[in-house]
Amino acid sequence: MLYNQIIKHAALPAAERPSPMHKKVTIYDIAREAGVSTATVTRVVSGNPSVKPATREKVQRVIDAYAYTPSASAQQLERGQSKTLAVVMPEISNPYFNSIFTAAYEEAEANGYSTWLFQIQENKPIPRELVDLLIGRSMDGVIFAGGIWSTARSGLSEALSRLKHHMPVATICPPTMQPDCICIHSDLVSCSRLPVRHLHALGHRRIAFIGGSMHLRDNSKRGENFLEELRALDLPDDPAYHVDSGFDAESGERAVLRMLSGLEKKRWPTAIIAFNDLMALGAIKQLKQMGLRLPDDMAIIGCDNQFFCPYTDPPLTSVDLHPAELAQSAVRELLVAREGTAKPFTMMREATLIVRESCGARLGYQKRT
Amino acid sequence: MLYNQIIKHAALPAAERPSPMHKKVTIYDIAREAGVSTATVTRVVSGNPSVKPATREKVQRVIDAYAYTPSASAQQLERGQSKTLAVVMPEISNPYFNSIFTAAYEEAEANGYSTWLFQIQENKPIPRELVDLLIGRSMDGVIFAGGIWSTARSGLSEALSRLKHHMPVATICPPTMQPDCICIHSDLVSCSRLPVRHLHALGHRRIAFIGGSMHLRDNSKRGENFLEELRALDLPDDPAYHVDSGFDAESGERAVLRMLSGLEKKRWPTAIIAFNDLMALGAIKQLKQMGLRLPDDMAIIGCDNQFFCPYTDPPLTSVDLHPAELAQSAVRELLVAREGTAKPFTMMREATLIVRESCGARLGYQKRT
DNA sequence: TTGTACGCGTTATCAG
DNA sequence: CTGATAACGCGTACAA
Repeated sequence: MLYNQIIKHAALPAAERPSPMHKKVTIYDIAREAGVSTATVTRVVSGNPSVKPATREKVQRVIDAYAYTPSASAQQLERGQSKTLAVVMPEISNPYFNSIFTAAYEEAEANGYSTWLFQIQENKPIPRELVDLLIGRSMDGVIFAGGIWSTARSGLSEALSRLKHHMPVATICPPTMQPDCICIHSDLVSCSRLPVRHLHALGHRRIAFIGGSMHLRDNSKRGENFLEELRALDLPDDPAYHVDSGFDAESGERAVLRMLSGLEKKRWPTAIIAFNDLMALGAIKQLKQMGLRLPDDMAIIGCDNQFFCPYTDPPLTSVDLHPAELAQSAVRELLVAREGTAKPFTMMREATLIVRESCGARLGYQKRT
Repeated sequence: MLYNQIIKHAALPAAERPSPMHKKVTIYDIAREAGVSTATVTRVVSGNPSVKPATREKVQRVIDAYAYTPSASAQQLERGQSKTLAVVMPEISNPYFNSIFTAAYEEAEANGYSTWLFQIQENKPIPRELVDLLIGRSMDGVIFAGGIWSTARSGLSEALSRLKHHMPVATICPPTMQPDCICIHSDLVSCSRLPVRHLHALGHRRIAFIGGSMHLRDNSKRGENFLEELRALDLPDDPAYHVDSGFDAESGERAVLRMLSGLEKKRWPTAIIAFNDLMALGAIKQLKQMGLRLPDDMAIIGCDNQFFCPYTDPPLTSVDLHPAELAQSAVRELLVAREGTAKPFTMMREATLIVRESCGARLGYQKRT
């Protein structure tokens, strides 16, 4: 167990034990101590100009002396808003979602709002307790990111509509139905088209796609778009070139192994598009292990343009979905929606292909057809 | 600009515009509608057994019909606690801090607490507004992670002591002074010792250290420990083998370039210890670019045991600081401290070396001395 | 320029 | 078993 390996010991002599939790100092304490009314204290705190300078100074002195901080709970109760935005998403440890959160946090902060993160499980219904929490803590807006529109999320529209009675809602995820909330997402068509066209232009004809999971709607959508793109270019859409699996590096390894070991060598694809960079990472490892040279024997493209892409060997070409921009827009729209009628709308951002060496493009490489 | 590349359009006909924000439904509404007192509603909500089943059911029906959710602000005001823990750290995008946060989040959730993340700048004073926020929102405890004890953090003890009047405080960071709060950290000695001894055992004699920054105290501490370890082993502690720099992959590239280009080839180290895995990532790239073979011409060890370590080429040996365990302990101790006198103490966790191929150990490689 | 008094939504105490 | 009612800490009319 953990504690076996930990050295733990008291750090202070008993005499220096920390002070007991103070009773909270309230606006009444300040008022009494400064010999004014609570209203005046409020005026001083909020910078109301109609306070005699002498009084102001006197009160301020007491405030400082007592290190008085107004209770946010009481303020919220009074004002009915919390100056806080909620961000709901799976796994903050996933770099894609991390970018979204970080950007939302920064944009909110720049506007004087706090951001509160709630993590939920992908592909499960929105927990009722979460909705209660968001409403109960009077969030001023909420952003859902990730597979929010997944068919597996039963009771989704109930949850959303309940939420919408209390705060503006934004989703960062391609909507399945006509959404009646702010709805921001990247263009999944360009996300598939870009890498396929790039590979095609480089001379590749047998292109495979690994990753994602049919259970999550916008993931399978990615797969569909990929197939459509192949057909549009008259390329073979062999089902053997489309391997479903998870989202992490290990899934990438397994997917490659499964796909290639099931195919005679002459039918092997010459290029692989991975659902995300993590999978590409695993794929690269597996491919090398199988003795393939990259990009000569196999080209590979990832997705998310993560920080490690320039550091794989070879550096990984990747699709950038611009998660930070999506999040920034979401926060802005939420803030606008707060004042005035919320107008539901959809916003779509094109993807961008970041070309590095994993397809040989930089090397002037051209696959012979 | 962003909006140029975005397609934005209204999604719904005017008639289906979302319902206006409802006036909040309160406990009074429920009481009135159910023909009982607010006290009874509270009893039903909190599951108080002393309610006649018939009454309970009647009230519950109204609650469901109105989708009533108690206001957390009001509850907090009444109870004086928020069932929320704050986590204060730099950059959630840094995987090390990410692990800490994620583990804290999970442990808190398992105990019925919410977790609220606040990001602050490394090496800057704790903002007064942050302290106000934590106190104002009546957090039930706070965890500081990262270079919290850095000398550059002016006003630190004032901030901490003010905080300690209101809630238990835990830090995940080696303390510089006698701390009077819960204080949990990894053992920076083992963190330096492990990789140095490992390399020494493999026959390496010229070992270099890259990364960190003298401005951040526990970073420079890492450097010092490294030097001490070298001396203990009678290895050369050439200052040229100790390059200060940043924390990211690019810094790793630069550090390697700077160090090696300043040294005649025969004085080159045979192994490099990087401040963290990110730097190791950059170092690997730079080393390869300079034509070195890894691990034959240069061994390398990182720190943090990040997810990508198994996927570098060669797989990266790394020191695991067990951030998740630290965070878990911090949350537990905080929760204990809440009920009863907070007893300040220090807890230290040994580091662990995760051996992969980047030093050749797995290959039975032994450097000739 | 300042003070009084009420409401915000809950819970808890105390009677009944 | 149930109902008044008093806090909780603050902001804000309304008065003075």
